[in-house]
Amino acid sequence: MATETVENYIKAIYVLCRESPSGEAGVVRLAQEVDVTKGTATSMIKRLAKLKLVKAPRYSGITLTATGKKVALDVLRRHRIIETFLVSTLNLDWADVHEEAERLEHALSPRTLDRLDEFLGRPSTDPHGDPIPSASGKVSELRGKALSGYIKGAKVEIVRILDQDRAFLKFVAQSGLKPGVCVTVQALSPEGDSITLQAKRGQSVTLSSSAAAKILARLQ
Amino acid sequence: MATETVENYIKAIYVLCRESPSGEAGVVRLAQEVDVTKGTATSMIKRLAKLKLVKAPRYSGITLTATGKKVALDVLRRHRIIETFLVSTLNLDWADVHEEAERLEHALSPRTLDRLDEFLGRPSTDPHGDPIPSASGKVSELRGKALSGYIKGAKVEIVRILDQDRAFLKFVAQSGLKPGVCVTVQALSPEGDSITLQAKRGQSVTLSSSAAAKILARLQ
DNA sequence: CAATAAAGTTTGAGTCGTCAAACTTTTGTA
DNA sequence: TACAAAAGTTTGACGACTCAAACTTTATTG
Repeated sequence: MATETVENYIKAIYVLCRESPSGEAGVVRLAQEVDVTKGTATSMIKRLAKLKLVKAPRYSGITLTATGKKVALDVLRRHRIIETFLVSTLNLDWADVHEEAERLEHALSPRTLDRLDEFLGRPSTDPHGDPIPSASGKVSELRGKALSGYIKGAKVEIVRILDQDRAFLKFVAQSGLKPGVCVTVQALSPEGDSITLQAKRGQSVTLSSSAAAKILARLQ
Repeated sequence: MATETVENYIKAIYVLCRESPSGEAGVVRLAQEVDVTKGTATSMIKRLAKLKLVKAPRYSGITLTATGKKVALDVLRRHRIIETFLVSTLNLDWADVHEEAERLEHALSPRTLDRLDEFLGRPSTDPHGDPIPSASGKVSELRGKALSGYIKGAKVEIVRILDQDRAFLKFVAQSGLKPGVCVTVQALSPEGDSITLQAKRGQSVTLSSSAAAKILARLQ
């Protein structure tokens, strides 16, 4: 069984691979993500390679093996189910639950996880719109494209926020852009590098396009 | 902040002190409880003493300091609230929740614990009848005396089971002797070293007196 | 009360996860 | 293309926690 630290590295590698165009993770970014020095990250990668969880040719990119991917999806499943519980049952703040789930995800037995999942009604996404992998290790990462990619006048539903940063999440919530909310693209300003949205209630919000790139939506 | 391992030692010392007549814990029993060798326990005790969590004169008994007691009650509070949640909300088996809570108790922030406590309706005891310390660190250990101490004909209510052993708990549950249940002492056999109880439903159960000593009850 | 069993301690070593700092390889660009 | 900056690796060391085995002190009891 993978230790807690190992699980954290694997999860971070999974996430980094997803967001990198090459599909590979780098040591420096990984070190940043798990909050250690790059030397530490390198030596851990060696251990992970020995455990057959990652492939990491010297001086080259890191990728997960099939086993590694399984571990990652398992951790992610636990993480997201816990986040859902914390928000929907215990009414904890949307923006605060990430760190909490980060600790709890390593302490839950498969049986308890399943009971929790059942209690929650087998949700398919967590409060941020991130899909919850199935117990057998499947995820549907699709659904939605970045808000910044829609044209003026488009009526869309927010489906996912691609960032766990507390400040960003607070801002998103404040602007009323949680998953499930419907908005209309009111204006696109390439010069201003921004996008303006109109919510049903009439109030409008302007986002930088880098922020809009982290919010996924789909046509209604 | 105390590490997970430290918390486990402190909790074990607290429990051992409670059940020992002298009010002190011994190294061998402690080692057994946290599942390490006695040498390891000794060196950990030294660390705990340096942290001012225990008093441990050489070749003598271990006791908790005021700070140590606070830590113990805090861990115990977390543990028992989690057990309550696992049983009453997730419907996990009474006998299985101890190990699970053992892991979860170290991963819960104060805020989340409080929300969980609120969600559960601020229970005063866990499913085994063990009292839940208050957030400020108070416990009422009293209520009830051992079943083996009652006389024939006494009508009593089971209030607490003093053992976390799975097999024993399974047996207790099977016999219908969970906290809250009312029974009548039907017979006491000093020769057979046993006690026979009659539940409301008419069925009767016979317990060894060592088993009966681990079940607390109070007069109705 | 002396012998021995039980309880407690010490020592030397190992694993896991970490750091700082020196070092090597790759990459981007002047 | 040469060379600095960035990315990656290695080294030596440390703290937390553990073990096995030798050792010392305390308790028991014939």
